[in-house]
Amino acid sequence: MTEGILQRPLEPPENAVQRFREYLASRPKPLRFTEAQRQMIHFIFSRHNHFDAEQLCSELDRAQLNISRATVYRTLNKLVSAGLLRRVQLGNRVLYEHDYGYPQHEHLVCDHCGKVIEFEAPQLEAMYEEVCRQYGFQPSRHSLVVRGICLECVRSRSPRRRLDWI
Amino acid sequence: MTEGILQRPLEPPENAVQRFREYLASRPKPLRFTEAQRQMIHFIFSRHNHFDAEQLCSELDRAQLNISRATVYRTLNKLVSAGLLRRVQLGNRVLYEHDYGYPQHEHLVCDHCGKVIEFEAPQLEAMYEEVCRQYGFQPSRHSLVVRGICLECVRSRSPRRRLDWI
DNA sequence: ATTCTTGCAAAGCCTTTGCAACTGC
DNA sequence: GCAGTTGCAAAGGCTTTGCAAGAAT
Repeated sequence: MTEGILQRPLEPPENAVQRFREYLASRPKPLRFTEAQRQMIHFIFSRHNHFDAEQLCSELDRAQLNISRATVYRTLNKLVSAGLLRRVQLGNRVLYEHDYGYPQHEHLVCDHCGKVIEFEAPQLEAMYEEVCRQYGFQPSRHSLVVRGICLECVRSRSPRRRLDWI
Repeated sequence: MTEGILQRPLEPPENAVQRFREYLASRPKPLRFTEAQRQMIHFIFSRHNHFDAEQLCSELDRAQLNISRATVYRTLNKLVSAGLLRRVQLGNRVLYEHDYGYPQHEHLVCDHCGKVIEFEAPQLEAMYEEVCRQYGFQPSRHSLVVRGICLECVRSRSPRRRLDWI
């Protein structure tokens, strides 16, 4: 459903764990590293895909990792703050993707099947830089989402497929 | 809070009404045009700004137009289907903006005050066209959102300002 | 020991929906 | 008069939160 990988070597989960511990320790009031967090990071960083919170909950369940919904949500927020995950809004869905060790990229999103394709667009920043200068606007990040129909969905011409993914 | 206008003449509300009636009539099962809908269209198309559903509800209240929340939501959906409004996701907020008679444009969004600045980027489509071809992806629309801090917020350096707009 | 984290259930927020009364065509 | 629209309140998703019990430092 949601995939699409820029061909980069995966950061090993241990590196992500390490970085997360540094983040926790560096806080004004240091936070604690727990077993649930370690399991979540290992689970998330041993694959590279887009996922939403509910998906993650059920996959963790299936993997016999008993982590409550509340903890999943709380940990996801911390992972975003730590810079390990990025929260991306693709269509109407909020998805998470790797941030740590992963380059800036944009998204093609299929309105039929929800598939996500990543691509890099290095010229993009230059394109809006001028406008920002003009307005005295200090850009910090951007997101380009292109919606449409992916090859497979065009081919299988399935007009009765669920369109409410996005 | 949310503004930013590409300098174009405003379509008069009557045109929007007209177009909406055509949309309603053109449906397989024709829909009805009601007083509540007329009031909403006049209200929305006599200004050009970004707004969310809740904002619109309270402004309609303030204008003494008694339209229920349910009707506001239902009518907004129809206006989007009719191509009069566009639903845009800016940061974490879902906003509506004029679509009918308004050119494609991108957004700068201030993370401090929520201000929205519109700009045109005609080169953008060419930029992702090549990637789409590569993947056999048929693009239908796109959205480029640049987040950062606007001039006024940089100047007033108000680090205690609410950051949870977006 | 202290203080953060967890799990649960409850509450929040935004949006949709079922139903009876109403209204456009 | 039929069929779509409205208002109300209730229900739906998804996410956050209060609290008591448990765990990390």
